[in-house]
Amino acid sequence: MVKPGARVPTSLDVARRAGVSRALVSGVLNDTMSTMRVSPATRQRVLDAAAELGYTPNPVARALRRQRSNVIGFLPRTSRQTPYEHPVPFLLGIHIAREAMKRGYHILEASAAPPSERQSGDVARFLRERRVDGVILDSPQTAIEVAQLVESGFPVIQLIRPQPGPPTTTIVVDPAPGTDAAIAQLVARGHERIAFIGAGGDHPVDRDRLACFHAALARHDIAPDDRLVCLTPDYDIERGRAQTGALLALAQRPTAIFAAGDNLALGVLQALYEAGIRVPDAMSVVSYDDIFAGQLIPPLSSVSQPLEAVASRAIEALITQVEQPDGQFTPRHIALPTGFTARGSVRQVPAERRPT
Amino acid sequence: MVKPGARVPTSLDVARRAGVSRALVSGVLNDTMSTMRVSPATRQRVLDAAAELGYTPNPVARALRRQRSNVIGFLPRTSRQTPYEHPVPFLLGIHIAREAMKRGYHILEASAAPPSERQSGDVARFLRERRVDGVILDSPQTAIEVAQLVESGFPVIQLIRPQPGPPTTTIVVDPAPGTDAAIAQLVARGHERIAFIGAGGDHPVDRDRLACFHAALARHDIAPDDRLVCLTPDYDIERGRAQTGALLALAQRPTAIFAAGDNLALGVLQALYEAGIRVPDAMSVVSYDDIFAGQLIPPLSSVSQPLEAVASRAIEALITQVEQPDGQFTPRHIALPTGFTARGSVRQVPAERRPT
DNA sequence: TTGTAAGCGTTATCAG
DNA sequence: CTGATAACGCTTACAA
Repeated sequence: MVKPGARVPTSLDVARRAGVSRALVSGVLNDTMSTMRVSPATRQRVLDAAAELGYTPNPVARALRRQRSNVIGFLPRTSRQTPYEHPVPFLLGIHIAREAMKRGYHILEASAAPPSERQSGDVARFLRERRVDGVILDSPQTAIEVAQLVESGFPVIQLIRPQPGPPTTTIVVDPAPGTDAAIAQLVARGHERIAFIGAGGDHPVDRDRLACFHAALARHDIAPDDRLVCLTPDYDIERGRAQTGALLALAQRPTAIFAAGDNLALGVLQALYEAGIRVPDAMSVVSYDDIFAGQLIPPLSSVSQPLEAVASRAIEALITQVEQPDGQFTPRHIALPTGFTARGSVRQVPAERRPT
Repeated sequence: MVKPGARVPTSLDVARRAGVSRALVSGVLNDTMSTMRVSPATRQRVLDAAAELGYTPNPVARALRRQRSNVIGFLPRTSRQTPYEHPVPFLLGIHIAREAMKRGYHILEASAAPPSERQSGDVARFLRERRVDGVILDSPQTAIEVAQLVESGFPVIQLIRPQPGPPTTTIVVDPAPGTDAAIAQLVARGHERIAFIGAGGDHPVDRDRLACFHAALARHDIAPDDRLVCLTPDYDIERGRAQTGALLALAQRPTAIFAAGDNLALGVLQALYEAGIRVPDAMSVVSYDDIFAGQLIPPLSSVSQPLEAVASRAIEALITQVEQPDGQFTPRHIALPTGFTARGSVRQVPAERRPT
């Protein structure tokens, strides 16, 4: 407990109290005296003095001396203003902050920059001005912005939807395992007419979800049916509603809907509600993301993305690169598997509705 | 654009290029030369040199010299892990970060600390170790934690649900204006049996919402009816559902429900859906918070809290206090008014259902 | 095994 | 009006 107005102790205070020099204090506390070893007695005296004074090294002075701020820039996929529209990047940001903290780093979100500063190239300037040690990019929009950061000398990690050009470490999620499990459960319960609602963006990640869906179906000898595939421009609630409406208008309705995002799934549920179609009795639903799928009514079976693992690998990779003495590093490309959590939103297809 | 490996320019580089001393550079760039004025020509030369080199002062060195980190600690009401359960504190956090950034400060969220560090008193240590300049507390749980921070010498601001003891500036929201407007609209459309679902916590803020509700009714000569008042332990979806069930079981149902939080209102909507009661045709609903009320189906009329204003006043007050040369300051107590946004969730009471 | 000294980049003070 | 100088607190090479 520090008294009001009490000066916070410095390494000099500790040194004096322990009867040693400041250098010793630094060496003991960082446990990194390469060329010199300290006698156990002295060592203990320093430790005690530091504890008694409640000394902690001033991170600002340390940063200045080490030429490392211990701050990591993070550029989210979308502004933090829209947590409800884009829950995945939002949650990813939370995990990144936690993982960084665990390792003694802090996160500076570049999206917190005032809009006036958000033009292309300004992000690099913003981060350079603040002397961040490295940058994590979630699904950068263009290769140019990535290249700008790399050329500025920052260690850079790309997540989820990397740009292929710039030579950076990338961490992505493999949709296959979770999707396979989801389809396996659906098929095991008699579903064959399974609709897909997903985003049709040009990025491989979006196409991949559909490709995995088709691959999983193929594994069970189910032929793809284009009428059951709905591609939307984005993963939002409204698109989920609209596409579900289209599916319900079909002559032969699906018995299950696979929504490639929790928000889409929420829209699906709303549309089904309004049409008086009960879930899972009259329609099974599976979502992708598993952010709030478990809190919906009914709780949805969902393909889960390993966001925490993505965050932890990202931080780990970046710190390794930052703390590399020379600029040495080789880009790594890591893919982490999805999982699947079964809940109550998939039911056996009633016999009379099974296709002949 | 900085070349890879290029050293980032320092004030010495600028000084050399402009043919002046480092002190001049500092003085010109900070535009704060009290005792000395600079000739326009020299001034311009410095500015030009800085611009040409792309010089920006190193914030780390500046922080060390000024003994001010330009980092503000923020202790949210709830962990950022739960944006969906507690949207208000979450959004408040976003606004705080933006407002801080506008003024050249950064936010360090103490909740990002690993759980191992979250015991009482550890928050103060956490913030002291990082040398934050001041602390903003959203609805602190106990007076003790506030006192600990104040006694540690931090400038402290309390938001929303301040603890009355410690002498800090506080910023709260006055529920009256928005609640009055909401009730006025309900009454104008013929509602008299208006139910209230809210939290019954011991904090004045929670009691205040109910008090304002009753005061607003009284203004229209409507007597309070205890059977229509539901107090729950927390503002969550499930409570909203449950309480609505209880209201629907009443012999004489209300014609409108005032839910003292968006999450409660969401639960109300779910319960009404399941009971087959259409909104607004058979039941009017008004929420409090207006975070996602406008995105629900149907969009709800809602009492809005001025979160952005709270954030901006908080940052302003804190920075004023931080930048005060001597420890001088007088605690201020600011109350900001709620507003009301009318949407389509309130309808005229059908004649046959009006009480006689 | 320990102490000394230099320097990280900035800014404030104080002579010139 | 301008320029040298010291100090912020820490770390690290090097000397003792």
